[in-house]
Amino acid sequence: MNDTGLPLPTASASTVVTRERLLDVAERLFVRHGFEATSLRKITAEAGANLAAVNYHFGSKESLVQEVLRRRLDRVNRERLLALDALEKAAAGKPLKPSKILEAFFGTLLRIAKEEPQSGPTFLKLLGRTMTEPADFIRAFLADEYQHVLERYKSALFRALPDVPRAEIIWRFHFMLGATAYAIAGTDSLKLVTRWTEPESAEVPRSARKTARDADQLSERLMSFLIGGLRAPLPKSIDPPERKTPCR
Amino acid sequence: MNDTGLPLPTASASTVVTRERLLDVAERLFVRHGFEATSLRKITAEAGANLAAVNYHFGSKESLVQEVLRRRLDRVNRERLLALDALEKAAAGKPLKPSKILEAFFGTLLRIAKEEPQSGPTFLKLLGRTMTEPADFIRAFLADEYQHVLERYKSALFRALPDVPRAEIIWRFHFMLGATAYAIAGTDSLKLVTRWTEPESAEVPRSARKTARDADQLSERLMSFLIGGLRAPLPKSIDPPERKTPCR
DNA sequence: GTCTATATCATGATAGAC
DNA sequence: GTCTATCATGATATAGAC
Repeated sequence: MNDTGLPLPTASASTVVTRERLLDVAERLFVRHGFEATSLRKITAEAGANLAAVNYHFGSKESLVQEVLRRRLDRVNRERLLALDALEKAAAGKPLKPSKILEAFFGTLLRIAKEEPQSGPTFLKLLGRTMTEPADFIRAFLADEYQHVLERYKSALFRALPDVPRAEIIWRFHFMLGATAYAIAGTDSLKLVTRWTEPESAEVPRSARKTARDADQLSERLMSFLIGGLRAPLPKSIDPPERKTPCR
Repeated sequence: MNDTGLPLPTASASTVVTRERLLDVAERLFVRHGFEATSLRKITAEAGANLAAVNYHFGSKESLVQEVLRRRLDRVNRERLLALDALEKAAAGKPLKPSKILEAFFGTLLRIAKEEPQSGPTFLKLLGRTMTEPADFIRAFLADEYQHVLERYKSALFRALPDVPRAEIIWRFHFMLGATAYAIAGTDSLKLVTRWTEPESAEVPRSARKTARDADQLSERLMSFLIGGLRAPLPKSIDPPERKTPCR
């Protein structure tokens, strides 16, 4: 209750709109051209805002980048933790199936991306781009904010695969992150893939709801690949004492 | 033989040295901070050369980037083609083993990187960084120069896995490229990995020859993972008519 | 809260002396 | 081939009007 009777909500609503528009535009440009190559001029121009708007709303370009990331990643990682909680509760102390763990980690991501056909693909590309970004402040941000999620999943995998050397699990988790990030990242990578595809396979450009199907297929394809990689026979020369060859 | 008796070789040798030094320094900085974030000023300063040197020797920053890439990638892709030639010649018309194809593609890369303990790791990181770089001129450069190598390997995989849908093979090749690029790219990613590793696993920083062992282990670990992923069971919903489940 | 105008600086590139 | 000096441009950030 304010004593002026002025429509405060209207003013702040307009503010929110501008702020959100900046985030949306910035995200899209970051995905397309990278963080470094995207200037505040391009962002504010395309958002129909003033050049000073970013600094007013976020304080700096770095803060804008972090906000763009946080807006997406907070939810994903929150749900990742919830999914793991649910798995462990259901297992009641018994070790989890590795495929369930991967599903909770990577499946959660892909499911969230699929929910919004608009921003989903953009978000996936943003994440892929971010994971391969060299800028120090981005790497530090990711480590500070989301390290603990990786730690919990790492521990879960250790318990799920007790006779696989821990170093091996860590490496394979790393490989899986890479396959996911890269598969997801590239605008042009996808062009590359479709260019490879023979006409017989008829991979014509995306229609409205074809996108959702694409996401489904990507998810299934990726999960199959990841599980295959995680459970592959260990290399011969590694850790001879105990070896687990779950497959073949 | 020149009629002045002046030491021509010395002058041109000095040129070569400067040129090469610029390439070396640029490569290192590109790996560390990315292409965009690395200015000509930093490069020339660190190389002990004049600011104008890059433009004199290469014409532009873009050309410098391309030269840095070409210097490394030409050899890798030449040897990749030779390795595939040798495989196909030895097979005499019969389809190749998928693992042999992966070995020729990814193994060649890792072997070359291992040969030079000095520049090898840098080169690997450069490649990983490059594959995830958004800049258009870099993507175009890679496509123009090395697309045909991917095409040949793609075809080889098609023949090696005749009852796996081609689209599936292409996706999995893509996943494999991603796992490799990412595994290889990160300075800080590696810091992440070692931070994860428990003290028991005793992954202390690199000594002189520990690097070579690390490269060996990375190679074996990566190849195991890739083969596991390539040969994983196909996702249920994909292409029901013919399915190949090489493993399990 | 938003915009105009501007400050301050770093970038890639070039011209011309040596 | 290398240097100095300089250019035009575009970057982030800020001060102050409205």
